[in-house]
Amino acid sequence: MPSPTAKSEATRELLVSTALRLFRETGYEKTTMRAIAAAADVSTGSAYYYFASKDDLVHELYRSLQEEHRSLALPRLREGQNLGELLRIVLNTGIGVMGPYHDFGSNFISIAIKPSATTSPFGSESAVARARAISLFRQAVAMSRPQPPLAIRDDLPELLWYASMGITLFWVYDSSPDQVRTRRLIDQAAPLLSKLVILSRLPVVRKIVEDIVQLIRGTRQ
Amino acid sequence: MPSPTAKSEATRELLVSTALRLFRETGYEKTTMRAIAAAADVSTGSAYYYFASKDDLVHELYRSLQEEHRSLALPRLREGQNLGELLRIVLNTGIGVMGPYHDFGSNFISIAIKPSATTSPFGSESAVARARAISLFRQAVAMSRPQPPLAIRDDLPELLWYASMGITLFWVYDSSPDQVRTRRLIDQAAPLLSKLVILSRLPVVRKIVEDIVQLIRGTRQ
DNA sequence: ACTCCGAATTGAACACGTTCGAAAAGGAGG
DNA sequence: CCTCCTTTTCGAACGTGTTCAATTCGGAGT
Repeated sequence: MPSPTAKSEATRELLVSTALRLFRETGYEKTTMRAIAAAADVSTGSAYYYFASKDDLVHELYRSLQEEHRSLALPRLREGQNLGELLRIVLNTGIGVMGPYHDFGSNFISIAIKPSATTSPFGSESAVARARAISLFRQAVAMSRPQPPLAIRDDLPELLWYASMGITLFWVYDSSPDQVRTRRLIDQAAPLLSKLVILSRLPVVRKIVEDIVQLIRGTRQ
Repeated sequence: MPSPTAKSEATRELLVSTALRLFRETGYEKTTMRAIAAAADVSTGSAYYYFASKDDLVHELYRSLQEEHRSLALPRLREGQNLGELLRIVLNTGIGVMGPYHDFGSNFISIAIKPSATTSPFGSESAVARARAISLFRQAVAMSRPQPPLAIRDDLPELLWYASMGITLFWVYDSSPDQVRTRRLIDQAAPLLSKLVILSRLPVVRKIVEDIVQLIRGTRQ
């Protein structure tokens, strides 16, 4: 897309919406690039004019899910709730949004985790998207009463995001109906995480927590 | 492989060793099934007679690495060392073994994480391999002095394995020369984990740790 | 109206993973 | 040596993601 302007933007969006629909309806593997192009009434070559790869379209799904997660979760957060409750809401909303795509969650994760492309939530390329995801947790932390200890307040959102990645991984492997086991996990883990945060005030614990925070910061280069 | 016996076992092994060599030398994507078959002087069809898929050969690599890790790490463990030191050895040995394959670590992880096939370290299919990996940590825990608190001793190896998965993930994304940043991470994280274990003795902490252990046990169905 | 140039589109072609029907190899029993 | 069966091997063929040279489209400048 050399020029930023064009009404062929419509074609692009059509391709995205078509792809996401097919992903939802027929899964990842059955949704071939040819099928997407055909359903959008363009040639396969055209699809590749807008998207470098099939993974690129998955990346589009990733961003779309993230936006939906954000816009659904934010209004549900009430100022003054405790951190555990807020976490529960954020995490449950998250897996709710991903629900329709659970069938190919494996492929999703598998692609998302590749450090190669822009797709990876860890790679530097998608730092923006990641920061946006973390900011949702930052919002939850900011709203929570009582406030988490100052010592970790700044780093807590990122830590919580890591935790949410772990839960997402669990969700991917969760074959229970409607992923009910993941919901149970969230209901247990959310207050637990909250308790851990409170615990970090203890003098003995505090030192170690500071070490951990240092460690995490170190990993950011 | 309907019959367990045959000297065509040799063909199978030849294919494995050829595949691993090509993986090491030319990376994952450039190592095509045709190339493996050709290098082993068989047809592509024959390769598929022994291995259901290319991922299946990656699984073979996974098992091979695990065995090498085990046989290198075990002799390095000295009875009576503290847990932090033992962890450091196990983890560093692990990334040492994986080192030659770092270039396609991304593909490796990406494939390994798929819940579909036998490849996934989380899936039920590779429960055996996973148990074997965890047993290495169990060994380290058993050798460590002082002994970890009884309350968590049984679950600790699995927890440590999870931690090692996280470190492996970091390693995959580590583009520093010789993955030196991962080594630094391990040198810091190992004693930290050890301290966390000690901390779990504290009465206040203990309760939460028990909750966490319950949580983990719950995830095992 | 005409020219021109980049944006957009096309469908054929390529390499790859994988499948498959058929052929070869091997060996046990007569 | 022949027969019959299983194991093993083969290479052509299929469907897929992706690339590319060629073509069409659309609008800016004259």
